[in-house]
Amino acid sequence: MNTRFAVATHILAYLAHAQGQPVSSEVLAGSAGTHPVVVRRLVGTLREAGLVQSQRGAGGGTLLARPATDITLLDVFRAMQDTEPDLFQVGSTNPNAHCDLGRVMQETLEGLFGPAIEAMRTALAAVSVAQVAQELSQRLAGCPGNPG
Amino acid sequence: MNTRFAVATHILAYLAHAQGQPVSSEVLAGSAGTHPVVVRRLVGTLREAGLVQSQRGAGGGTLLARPATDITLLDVFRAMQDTEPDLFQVGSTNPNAHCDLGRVMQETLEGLFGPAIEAMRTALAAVSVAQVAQELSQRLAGCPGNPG
DNA sequence: TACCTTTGTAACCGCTTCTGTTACTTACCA
DNA sequence: TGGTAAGTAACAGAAGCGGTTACAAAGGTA
Repeated sequence: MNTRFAVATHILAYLAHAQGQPVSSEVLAGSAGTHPVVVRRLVGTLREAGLVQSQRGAGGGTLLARPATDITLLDVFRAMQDTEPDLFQVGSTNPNAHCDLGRVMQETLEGLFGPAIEAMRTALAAVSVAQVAQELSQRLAGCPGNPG
Repeated sequence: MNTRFAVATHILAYLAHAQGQPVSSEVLAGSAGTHPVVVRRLVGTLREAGLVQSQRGAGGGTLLARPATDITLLDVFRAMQDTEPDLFQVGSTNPNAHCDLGRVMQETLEGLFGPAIEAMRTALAAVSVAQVAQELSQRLAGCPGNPG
């Protein structure tokens, strides 16, 4: 999930910089160092999550669906893990779920691992795409040819 | 990594319950619902991390390398992600690393994502294998046939 | 010593996931 | 009508993981 999350954030930060102007998948792919179709796939996921909008046809492209200050890294994180599975899925063979060691272990781990996930979510929710874009601008200050 | 982490914790909790008695990979595999070789592979990783010891030959098996109270879920987590890569590795094409958007994005994400990872680590470090084993025992109380 | 047990590992297969790519359809604008 | 660009299907290749078999190495026991 590393690359997908990184590229998705890359795209959103780029869009935040575009100030509402549609950006084509080709431009985004060139910036992120990948293929336009890969970008369109990721954009499709982000669109389903309500983070971006797309416009077809000439002059079309993708733009943020809401202000960059209202999109957090947690939104991106959630969008990237599509179905959000059970986090700990261990095969169960015992028909008596209450006494199946595998299932009890799963429940126990979920209970103990839950706070860790929650802590990470809280930290991710504290960072907005606007902050990412701003930090990028600062780091890229003085570098010609880059979007900023 | 879900299953590997879950099975590894399963193994450690079982060993904590064994009170220093070596447990064979066959027994562990039966409990975790997997294959003995898979267990031995995971145990190998845990051994490299210094969490368990192994004894060959008749009556051999695996046992904890230190008290269960001194092994945290963070230890298990770290052991399971072998090489601990750069977390955000995005291909860089620009020879000027300082001005390469991909690399700057990577650095920025690492800086912004770092606190989230750190928060999760802190939460994981707060849970010991002994706690997992104890909670398992409580949940399995009254269920015959299980190790407890 | 001979035998059995158990770990340690290599090797292979099958499955899943992801990336990269091509090709085609659909939609929008001039 | 034609060009542009998203949407999407389809395929190949790479990578990771679980399951399995097979075999070598080590350590007890008769």
